[in-house]
Amino acid sequence: MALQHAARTAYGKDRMSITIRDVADAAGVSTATVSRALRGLPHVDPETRERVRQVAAELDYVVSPSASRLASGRTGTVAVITPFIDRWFFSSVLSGISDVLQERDVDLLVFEVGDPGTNPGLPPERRLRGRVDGLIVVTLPTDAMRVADLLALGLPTSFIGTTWEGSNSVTIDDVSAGRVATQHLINLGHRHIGMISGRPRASASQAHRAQGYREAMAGAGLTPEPSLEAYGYFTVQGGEEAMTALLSQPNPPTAVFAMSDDMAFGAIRALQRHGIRPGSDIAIASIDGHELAELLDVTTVRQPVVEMGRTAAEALLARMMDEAAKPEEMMVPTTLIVRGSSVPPERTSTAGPQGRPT
Amino acid sequence: MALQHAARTAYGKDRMSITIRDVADAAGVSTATVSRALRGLPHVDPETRERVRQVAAELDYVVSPSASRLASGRTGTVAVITPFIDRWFFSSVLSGISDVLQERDVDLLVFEVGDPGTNPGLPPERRLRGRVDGLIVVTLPTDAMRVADLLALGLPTSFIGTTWEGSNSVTIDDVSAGRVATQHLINLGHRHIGMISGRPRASASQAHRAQGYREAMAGAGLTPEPSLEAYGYFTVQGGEEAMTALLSQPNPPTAVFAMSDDMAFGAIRALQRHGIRPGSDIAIASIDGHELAELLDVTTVRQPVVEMGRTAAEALLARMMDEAAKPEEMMVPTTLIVRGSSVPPERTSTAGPQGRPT
DNA sequence: ATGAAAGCGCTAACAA
DNA sequence: TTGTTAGCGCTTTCAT
Repeated sequence: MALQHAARTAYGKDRMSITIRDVADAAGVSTATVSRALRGLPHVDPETRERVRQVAAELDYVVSPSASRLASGRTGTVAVITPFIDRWFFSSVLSGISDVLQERDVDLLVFEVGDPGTNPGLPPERRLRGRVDGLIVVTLPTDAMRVADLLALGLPTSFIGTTWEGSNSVTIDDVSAGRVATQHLINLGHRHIGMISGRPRASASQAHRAQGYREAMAGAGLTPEPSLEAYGYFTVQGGEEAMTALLSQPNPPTAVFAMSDDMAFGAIRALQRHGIRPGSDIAIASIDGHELAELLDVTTVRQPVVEMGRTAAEALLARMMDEAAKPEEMMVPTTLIVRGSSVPPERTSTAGPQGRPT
Repeated sequence: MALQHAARTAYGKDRMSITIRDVADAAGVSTATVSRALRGLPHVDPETRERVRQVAAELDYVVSPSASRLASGRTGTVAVITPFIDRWFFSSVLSGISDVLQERDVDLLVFEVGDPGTNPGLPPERRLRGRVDGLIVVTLPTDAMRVADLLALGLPTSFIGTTWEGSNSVTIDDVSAGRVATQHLINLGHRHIGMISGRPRASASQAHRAQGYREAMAGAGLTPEPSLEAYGYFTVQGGEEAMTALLSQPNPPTAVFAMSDDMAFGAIRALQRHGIRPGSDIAIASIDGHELAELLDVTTVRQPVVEMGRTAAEALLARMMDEAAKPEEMMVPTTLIVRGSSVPPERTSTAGPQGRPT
């Protein structure tokens, strides 16, 4: 029954594929009608539409994306700009995004741009022109210039982890997250509380978490000591080094707030290496909700990461469909999850066991 | 100096962008010459080429991908088909792939297809036609049918984690990995060794790891006991449940080979919950080289995952450039990394401490 | 070495 | 409701 018009050889670029012409001919209509019918546009006789669909299915026709894109000016694809793809936070966000994009049949293009410091191949901005209809930017720390370039593309954009005036964004309340984690340590009875933060020139999100820490401290009448703050660069190793530094202080903290789970993991390793028991000797609380935080028994303020990806993607699609849609700044809730890494102080407060290796 | 031909308004689809025509006019040549010059094709006067380049740069011209694709039939993009994005192995592989693709200015399209069991939206095969010039398939466990569909697209393809006759592939020697991990436990003096494998209907890779386990056992004159094998589904939780099951055996193992680090992590948690010390009470060795394996002190056979992604991408690109390039089956080396989770048996062998919670 | 011209396969007015 | 007709912006013979 199927009248195969074009030959389909197995390999090579010269494989002739079925075009809208073939479908039009086989269905006895014009290509315009096929186009309308298949895309579900109005003003098509239901019968005609059905017939076209049948024929298209029989011929196993698939629209040529390049042709469709060229003619329509739409690409049906969204780019995600992310510093990393192989770290928990980012891969989780990506997964959430991928989820909703795939549901809606939108292509997902990934651009991994590395740490804000690093300079990757081309600035993505030139690589994006004409390729995508929308952008999702994942926590590009205060690299304002580059962000401005991206926005100059004039595409609908969603931010994750940062807010941006006039664009969609999905964030957690970082101030609150920092405050909650710190307050939890305070409530446990700790008064000598250190902090492992990210990097010197911080992102807004990092600054907010620090602010939350200070607010909680101030609220308890405590003064954060600069000597009890260290940078962990959001990595396990960085966290370990930061904790090691804190332990070498004359008067080490009895508790530490780490801005990310990875850094908390590193901190815990440092403790173990010093023969200090996490929790009972020195308490740790962090932010993230990393899958392995449960395993490592780390108290953390969980952020719904996959969900954040989903939400950002949905908001973006809404904006892409309807240019008039107002950009939203969405703040999603976090949850404190208390585990074994945070318990009341045991020792005679301040001076924990020091340098007792293994 | 720059003679801006087309207006560039900030937003909207009606933004007129600079086309090859503009560049041609400004440079006083034909569009064909511009095309050749910019793409580095031969038969262009060096002077002309330089002038065209200048003009293009001044005008900030960027080729329209859709137009170029339609005219040339090439898309300059590669799709990665992966069951997951947000798990260590997969996100690491993706990162490696992204790396080399970005270097070569090739777009990366990601398709997350979920567990082999699950059925995602559209079969990717129809969604891929005309969109990409090459495919990277990441460990799609024996879902042979679907793979056949993909290959029917007639595109150069690289496999990661699986071999496929006639295609590029990057794998580790799974038999060897399983054997090495098991042999290590044997060398430690263990004789009662269990195994946590993936799932019932296994992938080739899983089968090979199991084979390695059996080979090592046989080589030591040991008989693998079916009651000491459990499925962990490659997840932390699955690993925990599997270990729990093993512990409830009348005669639990003194050592366990887990096919993935995640499952080993779960197994360790199970041990902890039972008040059993990993390493000294029951030894664990696994395969992967997960970043956190160091933290958790897990002995593992490391596979160079990011590198595997890079290699697969490079092989694919080579094949895309030169159709004649022979498909290669690349096997990359693994490394046993011994850590605290595997030490010689302590107790009077077989019966470890049981059910002593916390 | 360069240019002219014919598409690539589709979409989007505009007619009918 | 459907068809006709221009393109979309490039690449690629084929001439020159």
